[in-house]
Amino acid sequence: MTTDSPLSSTVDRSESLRHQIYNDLRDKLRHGRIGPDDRLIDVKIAKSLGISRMPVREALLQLISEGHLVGTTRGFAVPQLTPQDIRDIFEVRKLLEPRAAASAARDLDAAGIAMLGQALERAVAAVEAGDGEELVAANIVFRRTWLDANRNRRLAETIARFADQAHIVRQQTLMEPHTQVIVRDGLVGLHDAFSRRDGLAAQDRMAAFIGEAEKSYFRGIDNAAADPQTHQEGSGR
Amino acid sequence: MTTDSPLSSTVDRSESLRHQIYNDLRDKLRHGRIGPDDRLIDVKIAKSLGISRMPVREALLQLISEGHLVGTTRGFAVPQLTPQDIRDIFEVRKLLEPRAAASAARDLDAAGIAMLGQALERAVAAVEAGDGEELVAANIVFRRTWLDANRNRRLAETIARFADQAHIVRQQTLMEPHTQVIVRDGLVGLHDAFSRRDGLAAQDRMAAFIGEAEKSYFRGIDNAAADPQTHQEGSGR
DNA sequence: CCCGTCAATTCAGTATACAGATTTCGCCTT
DNA sequence: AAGGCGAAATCTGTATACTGAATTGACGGG
Repeated sequence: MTTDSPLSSTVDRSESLRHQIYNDLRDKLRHGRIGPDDRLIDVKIAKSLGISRMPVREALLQLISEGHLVGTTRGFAVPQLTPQDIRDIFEVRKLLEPRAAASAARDLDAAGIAMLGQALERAVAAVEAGDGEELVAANIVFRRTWLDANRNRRLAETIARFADQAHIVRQQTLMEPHTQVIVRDGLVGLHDAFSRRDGLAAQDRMAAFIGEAEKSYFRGIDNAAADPQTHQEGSGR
Repeated sequence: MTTDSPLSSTVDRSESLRHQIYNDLRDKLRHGRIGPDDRLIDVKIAKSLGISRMPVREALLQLISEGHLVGTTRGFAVPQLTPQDIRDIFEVRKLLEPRAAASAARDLDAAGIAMLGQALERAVAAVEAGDGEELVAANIVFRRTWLDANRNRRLAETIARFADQAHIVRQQTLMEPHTQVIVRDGLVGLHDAFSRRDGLAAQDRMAAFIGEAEKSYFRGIDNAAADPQTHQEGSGR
């Protein structure tokens, strides 16, 4: 109120402050604009928005309870996931997403399929241009679209939660051309299955897609371990 | 501090107040000691514990974000789940729990299996006595035990979340002798699979168990609809 | 130059206070 | 007595203040 917020473009659409801040932070996390080295301090965020600590604190606590942040004695931060954490997350995703994809294939309407097509085009162009950030953005739109087609909101939200967590650590790998091609091909296959309303194909391809994502992540890890100096690349905002 | 808490036996084990209250409420919800007609008012709970609103409020907000409560304009309450909600919850459970059961069968240690045996005995005795509350309690211990054997904490916690939500609405059905027998037989089968460390059997039986639970719930619903006067039975404390 | 100690700082957790919205309940009208 | 109007009560959301614990950094001894 006193200053225009540096945290977001415009935070002001008649919802509780807590929700606005939650959504804002959630979005920043999704797009990798907050890295593991950043420290989120409720007082600072509040001051930068010209509001009090409490709504910010409550939003941060919710993000913690959802696994998107961890609370330290010195500020809130993005968790440093271990390889085991990643494996655990992928295990859950492998159980949920194929099924949800099959549901989506059945329930997607024309508008949804059109949006999938647009997201796919963006992704293809991004890979062409080697633009990792754009690929991430297109990926997010694509996923959100087929998830939104699911009538089972609990299932969709649970998937979104875990997918976002995995996504954060994959940002790095999505910069590599090899991985980008794999992602593109996966999206092409999924889009094909969705647009044909082929639930079985969607299920199988989603399972394969997730498997590939996991594999490419751990390949990236190994490379980084064998070749440590390539492992820099800003984690911060 | 000023008064001994009516909320719990002893809330005082060197953790943040927010966690203590969260755990306390979570437990009450699990055991059905808070029904859909109760209104949870942060100010009142805080006063009864001799503390301030904020820790209580934060615990309630977390329970909302996990789906265990809903916020109204007049206090927090247990959600009234529709049949579709229940189907959605069971859909997720059917995807996750068989796999987790297989993991547990592999990883359970002797102590865990012993605890499963005890819980099973309690359940059998409860069914014998027609003691619904005791069956609920034994059920909770049984589930918690095999879930705790899972190394994938995210998977275990997600399951616990959904299972608890389903459990709340099933409290009613667990009073019926017919359902009690089904539950008992299911637990016997699961215990057998776990104690033999037979992952495949655990997986299959868990799938069957959940299917039975869903079926018996909807059978109960139909009966209640056809026969409304039997549908009373305290929901609140 | 390194290590330990102690003070200043920083931040989460908790407490208390205030504001706005909604509901409840009593009173008045008809 | 039924219905509507309005004041009081109630409860969430937000703001501000306080406290204690943990970290940082400076100072002094080895």
